[in-house]
Amino acid sequence: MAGAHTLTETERQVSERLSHMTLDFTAMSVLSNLFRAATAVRNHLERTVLSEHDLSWTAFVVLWVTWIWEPIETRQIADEGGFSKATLTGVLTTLEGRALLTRSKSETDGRLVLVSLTAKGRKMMDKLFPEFNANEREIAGVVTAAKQRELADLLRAVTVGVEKRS
Amino acid sequence: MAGAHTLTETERQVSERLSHMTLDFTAMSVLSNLFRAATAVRNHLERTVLSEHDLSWTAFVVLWVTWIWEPIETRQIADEGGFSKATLTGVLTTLEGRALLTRSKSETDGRLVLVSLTAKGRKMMDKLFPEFNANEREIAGVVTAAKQRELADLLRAVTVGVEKRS
DNA sequence: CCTAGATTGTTTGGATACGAATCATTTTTA
DNA sequence: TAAAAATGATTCGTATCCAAACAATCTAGG
Repeated sequence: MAGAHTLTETERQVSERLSHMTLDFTAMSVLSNLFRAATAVRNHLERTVLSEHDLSWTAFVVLWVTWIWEPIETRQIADEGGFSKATLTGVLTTLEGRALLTRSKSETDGRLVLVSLTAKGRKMMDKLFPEFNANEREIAGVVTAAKQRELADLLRAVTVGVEKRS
Repeated sequence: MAGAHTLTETERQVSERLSHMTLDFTAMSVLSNLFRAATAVRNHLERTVLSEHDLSWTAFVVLWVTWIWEPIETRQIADEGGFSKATLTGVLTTLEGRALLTRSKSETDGRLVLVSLTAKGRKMMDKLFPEFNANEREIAGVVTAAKQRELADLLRAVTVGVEKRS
């Protein structure tokens, strides 16, 4: 959500329409801003760094996770990336078609598929990721380093709490 | 990203693979945790509150924005929701087919389409949103109210910074 | 052994998502 | 005032995305 109305305006309008309900506006503000920030940052990175390399967000995440952990099992990629196995299958096929990574069967367990980058894929990430991280630095740089650490800690606490609940 | 590896493990692995690069790990940690949190929270809410009402995340956002601001112009819904007008057209058609909202032409400007909830849609939101907010309260409740306000403020700062850059 | 259950990746079907092109309407311009 | 520019929603083509069903493989209990 990245609308024209400020959060204050929205809260006033919400409380006006919902004066008879008991709501936690602070919690609402946390989640609302969480999604706004994630959407805005993702859109920005897709339009700038990633589009130069013809990569969707999901494709980039797949390449990144594979780059760090290769050879890696597909279930782990899906888990790390936060999307379904079905989604991953399609993305892997696309990226394999572009010769950025390869699939191979595990020798110890015939059900597993292992993913590795090709030389071309590794070369792309060697160039892409420093650019990506430079953007991350600019985006996070609107707050001090100390605040950045605190922000990361708070977000991690939220994530841990939610995943415990699932 | 909501993987099995802790952030520390990932950072160690990344720095091992990228020891020759100069990277901002703090900024990386901020964005990584931002997406992990947003994905985890969204998936959780989709699987619990929203699935009971057969609503996708986007469909819920459309209904929520309409609920608060109706009658509302479609371009404003797309803007508040953070998705494209093309996406919105499809979702509106789906929701109109389920008789949860209606489209009507503006009388003052024939190009505009105004969206309002039906009685059925309003009834659904009257029941759904308190449930949704109760979940928001539980999710954000892992940190103190003061920390929640700080978290919201930091996220808003990031959003403002990114949108200024676009 | 061997068979029922669990696990894993893929396929399928339907909804979502976006950029580009298009159509209708309004506003601006000369 | 009529042509041109601008605005807004939709359509089109293509790529994602997910839940559920499926096939292949592994594991555990008899």
